[in-house]
Amino acid sequence: MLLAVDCIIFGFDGQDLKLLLIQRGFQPRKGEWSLVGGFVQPDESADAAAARILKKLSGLDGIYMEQLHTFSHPQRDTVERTVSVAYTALIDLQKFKQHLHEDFHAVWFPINQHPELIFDHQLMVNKAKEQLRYKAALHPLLLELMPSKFTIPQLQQLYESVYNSEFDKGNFSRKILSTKLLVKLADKDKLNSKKGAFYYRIDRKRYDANKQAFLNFVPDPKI
Amino acid sequence: MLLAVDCIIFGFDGQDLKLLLIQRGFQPRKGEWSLVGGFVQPDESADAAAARILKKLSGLDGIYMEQLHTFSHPQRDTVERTVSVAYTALIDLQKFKQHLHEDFHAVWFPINQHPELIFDHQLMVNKAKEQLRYKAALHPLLLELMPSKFTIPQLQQLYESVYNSEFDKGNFSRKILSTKLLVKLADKDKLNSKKGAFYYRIDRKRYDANKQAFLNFVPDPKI
DNA sequence: GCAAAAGTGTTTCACATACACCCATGT
DNA sequence: ACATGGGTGTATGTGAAACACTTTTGC
Repeated sequence: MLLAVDCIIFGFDGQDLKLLLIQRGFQPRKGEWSLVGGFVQPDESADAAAARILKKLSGLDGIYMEQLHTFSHPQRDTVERTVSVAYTALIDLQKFKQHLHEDFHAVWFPINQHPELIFDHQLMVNKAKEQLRYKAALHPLLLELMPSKFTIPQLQQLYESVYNSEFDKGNFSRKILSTKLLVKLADKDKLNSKKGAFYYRIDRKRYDANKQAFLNFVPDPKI
Repeated sequence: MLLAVDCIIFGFDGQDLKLLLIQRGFQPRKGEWSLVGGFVQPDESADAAAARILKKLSGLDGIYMEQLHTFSHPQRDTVERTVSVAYTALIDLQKFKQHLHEDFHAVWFPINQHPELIFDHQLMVNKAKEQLRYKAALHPLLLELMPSKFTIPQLQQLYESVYNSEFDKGNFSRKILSTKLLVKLADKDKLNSKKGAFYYRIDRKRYDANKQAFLNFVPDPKI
């Protein structure tokens, strides 16, 4: 039996939530699209394999990554029985873009508009999206997707694209700021409005201390 | 490489939260304590293997079970490399007790007072407890542990033993009842008090429809 | 009658929502 | 000046928490 990892890698470019896919350069199913993945080596854990693969792809360390679920249907891989441990990764797309390892033929797709995937990878993506929505409603997780400097309206756009709905800007801003997880910077982003919106950065210390605390980020849908 | 499943089985006897462990009847480490587990067969998924093992042990179908996490450290099993997919199961201890399959040498231990476990099973238990606390704060999950007839104070005892703290009985009762997940029965339990507490049962229809809704079961600790 | 646990009532407070309004600035 | 998006102020309502109180029953 083979053990593999597959990574559902989410990125945000300031507009839309994206998903990183690779076009397989090898058989079987060469040319088709799949998640970034690879086999777990005899001397490493699945966690280590996922970290290794992400590092090779991006050149970056310290990317947010979390085990999602293990997929083990006996016929999930058509060639040989392979169990796959799926991981979700969240990364700031700007940083990533510059370093994408070319060997992978990796492409960012809008989250709701990507090619068909091989094996059970679509199941994995669905589960990852579901879990992202779940977690982001309770934890300040989506900050992991933001660049080092960002505005509150940009962050709101990310939330709105994750939840496919619109939030009140005033309430959103207050809620985010009430966590005290952000530090206001002196300068403004003037690209998206005339008035300009202040930049913020994550207060890493507070963020690391509070990220697993329950915080209510998403408004209740009034039915 | 071998693929195994291990089950963290929680039970509630009306007083304390318990954990089911087995004394190994085979080498290696015969006589030591471990979680209930087994190997995944070539023609089954990990989910199916966990369900099969639990069924064999208990004789029961339809027990609540959920994949917890996959443990894959290369040296986690001292004999041969074995990756284990861990599952959490919640079951009504009264039902279970009667049917425990004797081959397993299974014993219920109080959750905070059990023997040392082999391999990384203690890690699994810790993670399962953590996840149980997390989920039960948001979902009516702990109802899975209750017998077919139970009182609100009994349920409160379960919550209190999961969270190691005491809740206000009035607020607890209102909160649970506000979910509309319980149906009041005509008779009372008079063993635990003179006045007696009404029995309730789960409204299965509503429960199945609402179990993944966000509900706030656990009072915020005021620091 | 009294003790003990079940269950109800009530006050208080925090906070989410909705939405009106003001602010800063590029054109 | 005015349109545009950023940001603040504020009224309203809901619901959690705290805790006093009533109810029921066995002894």
